[in-house]
Amino acid sequence: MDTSGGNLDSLDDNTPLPELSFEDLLEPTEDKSPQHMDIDALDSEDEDASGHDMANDSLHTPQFKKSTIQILENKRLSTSGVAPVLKTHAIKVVTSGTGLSSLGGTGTLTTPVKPQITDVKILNKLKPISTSSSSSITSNVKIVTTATPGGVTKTLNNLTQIKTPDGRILYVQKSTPGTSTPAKAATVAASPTSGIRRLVAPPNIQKAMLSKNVTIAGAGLVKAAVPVKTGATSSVPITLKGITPLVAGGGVGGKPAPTTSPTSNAVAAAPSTKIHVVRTADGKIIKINQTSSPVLLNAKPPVAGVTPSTTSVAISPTKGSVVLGKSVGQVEFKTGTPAATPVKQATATTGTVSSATSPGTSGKMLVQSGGKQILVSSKNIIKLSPKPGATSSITNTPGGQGVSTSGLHAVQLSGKGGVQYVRVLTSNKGAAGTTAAGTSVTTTSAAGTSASASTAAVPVPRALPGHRITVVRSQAGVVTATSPSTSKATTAASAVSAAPAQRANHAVSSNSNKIIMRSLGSIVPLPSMQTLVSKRALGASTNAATKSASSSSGASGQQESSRKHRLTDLNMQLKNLAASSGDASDSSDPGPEAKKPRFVIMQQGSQQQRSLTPSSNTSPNAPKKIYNFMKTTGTNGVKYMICNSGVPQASTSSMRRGYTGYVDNKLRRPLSIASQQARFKQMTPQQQAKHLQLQAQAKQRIRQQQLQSAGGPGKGNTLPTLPTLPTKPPQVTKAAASGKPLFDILKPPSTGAGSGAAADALAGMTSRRKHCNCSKSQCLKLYCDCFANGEFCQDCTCKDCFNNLDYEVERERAIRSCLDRNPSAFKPKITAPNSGDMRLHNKGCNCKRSGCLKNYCECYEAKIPCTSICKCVGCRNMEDRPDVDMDSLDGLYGAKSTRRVPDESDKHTLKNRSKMYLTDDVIEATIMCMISRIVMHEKQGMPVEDTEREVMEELGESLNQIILFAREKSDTTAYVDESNAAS
DNA sequence: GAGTTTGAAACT
DNA sequence: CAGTTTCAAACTC
Repeated sequence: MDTSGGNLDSLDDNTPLPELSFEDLLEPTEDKSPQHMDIDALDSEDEDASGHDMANDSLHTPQFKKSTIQILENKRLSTSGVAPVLKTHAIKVVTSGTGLSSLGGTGTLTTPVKPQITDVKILNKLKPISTSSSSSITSNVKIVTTATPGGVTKTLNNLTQIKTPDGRILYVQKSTPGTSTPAKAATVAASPTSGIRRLVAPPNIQKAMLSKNVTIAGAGLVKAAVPVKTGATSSVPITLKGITPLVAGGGVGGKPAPTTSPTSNAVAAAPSTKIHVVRTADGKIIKINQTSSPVLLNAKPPVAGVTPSTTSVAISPTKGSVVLGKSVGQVEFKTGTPAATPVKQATATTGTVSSATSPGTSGKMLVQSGGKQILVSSKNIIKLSPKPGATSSITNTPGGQGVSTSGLHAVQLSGKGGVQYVRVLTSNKGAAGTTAAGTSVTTTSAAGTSASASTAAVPVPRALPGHRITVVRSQAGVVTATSPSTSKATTAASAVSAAPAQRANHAVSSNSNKIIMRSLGSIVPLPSMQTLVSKRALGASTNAATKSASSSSGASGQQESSRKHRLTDLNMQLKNLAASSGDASDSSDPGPEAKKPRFVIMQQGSQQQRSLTPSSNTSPNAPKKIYNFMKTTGTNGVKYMICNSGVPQASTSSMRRGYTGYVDNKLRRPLSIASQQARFKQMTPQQQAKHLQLQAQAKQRIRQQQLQSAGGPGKGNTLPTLPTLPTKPPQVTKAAASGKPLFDILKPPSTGAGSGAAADALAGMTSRRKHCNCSKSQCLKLYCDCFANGEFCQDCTCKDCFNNLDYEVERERAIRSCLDRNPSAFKPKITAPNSGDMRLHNKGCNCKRSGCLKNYCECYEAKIPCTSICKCVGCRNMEDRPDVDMDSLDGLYGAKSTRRVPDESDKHTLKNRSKMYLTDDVIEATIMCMISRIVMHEKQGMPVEDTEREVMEELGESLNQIILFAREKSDTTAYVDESNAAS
C-alpha cells in the first residue's frame, strides 16, 4: 500500500497524486445548503464545460459529455484536524442491497442484501470543471477487477481504497501537487485550479461505503462521521445520496434497477438520473457518471464461483459520475440506469452533470503487453511499450507492497490528450492483508498540471496475478472521454490533436509487473492520417513538391518568396505524409478536427528511435493507426522534448503570423497547446515549481545527451537542437531548398557518398527557416511567430525568451491567456473551407496602406487572394491576379524545365495542366501506394525507419512519374501546338 | 545594420 | 466593439 505511494512519489514530473484519503471524502453535513449550492454550481459548470468548451475550441477538443467522476479540486485536507482513523477509510460501493443503513461515525459498511459491485471507471479530467474551457477527459479507462471479498480496506499513501462489498477495492488517488504529505496537500488544496478526475461508476452501483465512517446506503443516503478540514470539527456524518438500489440480479451489463429513495438532501432528479456525486469534506466532488465507452484494463474473467457481475468489474457502461468537489458537506452518490430506471434523486447540481452516452456501443480492443491485457474501447488507443521491463525504474515502490520493480507502459488514448501512462504494479497487498487482489489500476491525469493528476486503482480479479496498473495522465492532459457510440475516427483524431502536449517524461521500469505511464513522457502531436489521406493535402504536397522543384531556379525576390512558401508547403506535406501515414483508410474529409495533432508518447525504452508502430487497436471505431515517433534522451525518467512530431523542424518554420498554408498548424506545432493549457490550469504553485525543476533537469539531460551525441549546443536561451528523427523529410527539405527536383530529393539516401548528402539534408532539417527576433514580448505573445506556431524558440535571436522549457509555466500561462482572448488563437489562420477549395484567410487581413501586395498582408504572404472577409483598404490582392495563389500551380511547369518566369497565360495553362495530371485519382493512387507500403511493412515487422523511407520513396516515385508523364504530355502538346501553328 | 513602415496583437 | 498602443516582421536605405 504504502509502496504505491512511494512509487508515485518517485515519479518526477508526475507529482504523485495524493491519495484520496477518507477525510477527503468526508465533510460536515452542516454545510449542506451552501454546499449544495456549490455542488450545483459545480455541476452546472461541469455540464457547461462539457457542453461548450471554448478554450479548447481552438484545439478542437472534443467535449466531455460522459458522466464521470471528477475531482474538481486537488485540495487536500490537512490531516491535522482529522481523526487519524479517517485516513484508513475505504469506500465500498455496493451495487445491490437496497435499504442499506447509513453508517454513523466509524461504522463500517453495511453489507447490501445482494452486493453487486460492478465496475469503476476512472476518468481524468484535466481541467477544473469550473472553467468552461476545454473539457478534457483524460482517460476513459475502465478497470475491471474482482476484489477479494472481505478484504481490508486501506489507504495507500497515494491511494484511497474503495472497497466494494464483494471485496473489490478501488484505489483512488488524488492529484495534489507533489505532495504525499497531508500538510502539503493542505496547502495545495487552496489552489482552485486542479486537475479533475472522473470516476465512472457502473450503473448498478447502489451503495457506496466509506470504510469506517461513511456508508452509502442503497436508499441513497449515507452518513458517516465527517472529518473536518483542518481546524474544523471532525466526525460529522456525511450523507451520500442519490444512490439507487439495484435490481436484484442486475449484472454488469444488466440494467440497473432504479433507485427509489432519494436521500434527504437529494433533490428529486429527473428520471433516469445517472449521476452520482460524492463530495468530500475538503470540497472535492466526485461524480460518478456513466460513460459509454470505457476502457477495460486487465479485463479478465471473473473469478470462478463468483457471478460475473459481482466478481469482476463489468465493462458495461455506467452512468453517474462521482465528483469530488469543493467543500461540500456531503458525499452523494447518484446512480441512474440508462434505460429504465425511474427518477433518481439528483440534486440540482448533479442533474446537470448527467450526460451519459449509451454504453455498450463502443468496440473494445484488447491490448496485450508483457503478458498483461488491456481492453480498450474502440476510441481509445492504448499503446503499451513493447517491453514493459524496458528501461526506467522510476516506478519502484519500495515498500510494503513489495513492488520493487516496475514496468512502464505508455497508454495512448485517442481522445484528447490521449496519452496516459500506465504503471502496473505487482501488488503484494494481498499478502498485506488487504482484500484487494492482485492488480489495481491507477489512472492519473497529468494533464494540465502534472501534479493534478489523480490516480485511481481498481483491483483486478483475484485470479489475476497481483498487478497494479497506474495510469498517469499525460500532460496533454486532455484525454477525452471515450464515447463508444459516437466515436469516429475523426473524433478521435481531433481529440488527440487538441492537446499537443509536448513533453512528458515517462519512464519504463524494468519490471513488467508494473506499468507506469508517466506524464513526463514526451508527447508529440502527430497529424492524423486523415490529413494524409486528404486529397487536398496530398495534392497540395504534390504541388508544393513540384513547385519547389521548379522554383529552385527562381531568382527574383518574388520568386524567392514564392519558393519559401512552396518549400514550406512541401515540407509540411511531406511531414504530414510521413507522420500520418497511419490511417489512410479513412478517406472522408477529415475537416479541421482531423488535422489536429495526435499525441504520441515518447517511450523511453526506445532510444533515438522513431517507431511507426500502429497501435494494437483492433476496434473498428478506433482510430486507424497511430504512429509514434519515439525518441528518448537517454536515462530513465528523463524528460525530453520532442519537436514537431518527429519530423524535423527545419522546414516547418511558420510563415509570418500564422500562415499555415492549408496544412494545419499542427505540423508546425510541436507543443500541445491544449495540453499545456490544461496543465497550466491545473497546476498549483508547488506543481509549477516542481515542474520547472523537472523541466530544467530534463533540459539539462537533453543538452548533455545532445552534446554527447556530437550535437551542437543550443544557443543562448534557446533549447538545444531538438532531437530530430533520422528520417527523410529533412532530406527532402534541404534538397528542395537546393533546387533538386523532387523526385531526386525523394530518392532514398544512397550508400556511400550518398549518405553524406543525406546527412547534410538532415543537418539542414535541423535548422529552422525562421527565427524570431522578439525583444519585448518574451516570445510569449502571438507577436512571436515561434510562439504563435506553438514552437519553442530555437536558435532565435530573441531577447529574454521565455518560450522554452525553462519557462514552461510562463509559457503555458501565456498560452492560456492567448486562448482566453481568442480560442482560435492557435488555429490555422488559413484554411480551405472544403477539400479542394482555395485556401482562405479565416479572419481576413486589415491592411490599410500596403494594398495587400506586400508581406505585411497575411493574405498576400500566404499567397492567397483577399476575400470579402478582409477589411483591407485599397486591396490589390485579387483572386485573378497572376501573382496570387498561382505558385501552387507551377510545379508542373517547373517540371518542364522551363526556367522563365511564367506569365499569366502560362499560369492558366499550368493550372489546367495541374488539374489534368494531378487528378484525384492520381492522388489517391499515390496515397494508396504509400499506404500499401506501410501496411506491408507492418505486416513484415520492418523497422519504422525503413517504412518511412520507403513511404517517402514511394511518394517520390509517384511524383516523379506524374512529372514525367506531365512532361511528356506537355512536350507532345507543344509539338502539336507548334505543328498547328506552323500549319 | 539602422531606421521606417506596416498591420496583427494586445490593450483600454 | 472600436480606438489606441504595442509589437515584431517587412521593408527601405
